[in-house]
Amino acid sequence: MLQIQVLKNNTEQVKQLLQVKNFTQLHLVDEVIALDDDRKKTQTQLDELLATVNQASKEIGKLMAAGQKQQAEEAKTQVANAKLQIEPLKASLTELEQSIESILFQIPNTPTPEVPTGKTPEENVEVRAGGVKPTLAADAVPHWDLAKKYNLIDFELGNKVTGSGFPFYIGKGAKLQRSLIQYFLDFNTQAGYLEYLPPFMVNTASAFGTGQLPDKEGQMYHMPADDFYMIPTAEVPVTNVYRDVLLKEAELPKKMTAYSPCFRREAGSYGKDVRGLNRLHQFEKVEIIQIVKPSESNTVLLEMVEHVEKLIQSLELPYRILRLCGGDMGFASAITYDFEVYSAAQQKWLEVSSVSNFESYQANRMKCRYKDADGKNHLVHTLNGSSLALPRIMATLLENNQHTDGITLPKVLQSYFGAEQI
RNA sequence: GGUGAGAUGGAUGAGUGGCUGAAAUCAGCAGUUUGCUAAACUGCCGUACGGGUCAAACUGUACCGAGGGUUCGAAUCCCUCUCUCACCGCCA
Repeated sequence: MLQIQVLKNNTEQVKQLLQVKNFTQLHLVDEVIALDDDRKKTQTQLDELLATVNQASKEIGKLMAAGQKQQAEEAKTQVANAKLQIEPLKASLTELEQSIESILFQIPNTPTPEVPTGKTPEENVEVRAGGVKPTLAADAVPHWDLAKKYNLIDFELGNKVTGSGFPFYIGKGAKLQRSLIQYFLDFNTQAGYLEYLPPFMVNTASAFGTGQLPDKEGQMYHMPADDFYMIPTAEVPVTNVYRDVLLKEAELPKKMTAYSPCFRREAGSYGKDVRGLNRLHQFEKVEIIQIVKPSESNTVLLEMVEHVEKLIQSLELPYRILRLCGGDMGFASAITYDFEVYSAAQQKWLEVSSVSNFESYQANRMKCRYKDADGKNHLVHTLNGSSLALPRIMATLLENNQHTDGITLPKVLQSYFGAEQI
């Protein structure tokens, strides 16, 4: 969530920026500022009363010790009177704090100045593109047909055992998946990211920390017996490693990478976009995450974009990088770059990575701070990105590299896969 | 699943009703000493929200796993919950 101080000090600027994100409930900003002023007044009053009670309690102790029982009793009635005022003040303070928090939860992160205005994905801005779109033979087929032809993935079997969107990868399909994970993790750790293999379920505190709750509750699988959520991305467990942590400046930046399956209910999405590997309820992904000083997050974002770009280039896939417009960005993000690869048989761009700077929005929720050289505490900035999401990479690799007699793998994968082609 | 023990500041760990926001030790920071390093010595060293200030100093309140309760007063007593550890059972 945004810091109330920022809302207060830059009210008009914040409102303007929020409009870039198509956030229209600007009255919430004024409301929360007014509530916070109330909160301060209430707290000052309450603190003063509590101070008199504390003072009186000490007096009573002394009076009792001195044997002056009657005066002690008088002081006690004074305390009792003060307490009558304290109770309602406490109640309204709690109420104010809750209202403030619930409003702050409803206000999305402000976009950075580079973020283009716009409402739909069509208004995203292409930053650059690379690679060459292959020319396929006339009989080229989409990946779901290739998956069947070479016995790589069985969608129907997944339907039977679990439900749609939970495919089985089999034989060379499973091995290719495993090779990709291994390659991605190696690529990331070589760039200085520390590998984590996180829990695949998280508790509610963690889901709040990274912002999945309360706004995206319906997107996650929930295990009511234990009140756990299946993770929709490794970002959730890995970023929460530093929830409620006060770091030393010298410890930053923290660079982490993690493989995990991702579980998404994808409620309300049907139709043509969900065919094959394009949209699944369970898929695999390797994520990169950084926790950095605020002054460095802009540079680090670009560094992460370049990192992902190199990874895609090494797979020899045609790609483009988009800077998302305000309307297409996530709630907690300040700026997001999407990576898409061109799936030649489907003749479609497929999103395979999304790299975002959350600035202090997640950090404020998670209370992740660092102590600077002067001993002052500041919120960190958090960033994350996919490096990479597996299914659409696999779909594109299969489609773009198909020949009549097989599917050639890019060089970097051959040693991992143990063969040059499928 | 059963039984028992526990949860205190960055860490270890004292503290059973007022003198405790919290001993001591370690770690950390600053300085003195020192040919360098090490050692020794001195000082500082929790967080949040307020007041105050240009900024400090200073100052109020809250916080000893979480939430309630008893009391003039709670880290300390009572209740509930969560988590951790140990042993047993089960098990990849």
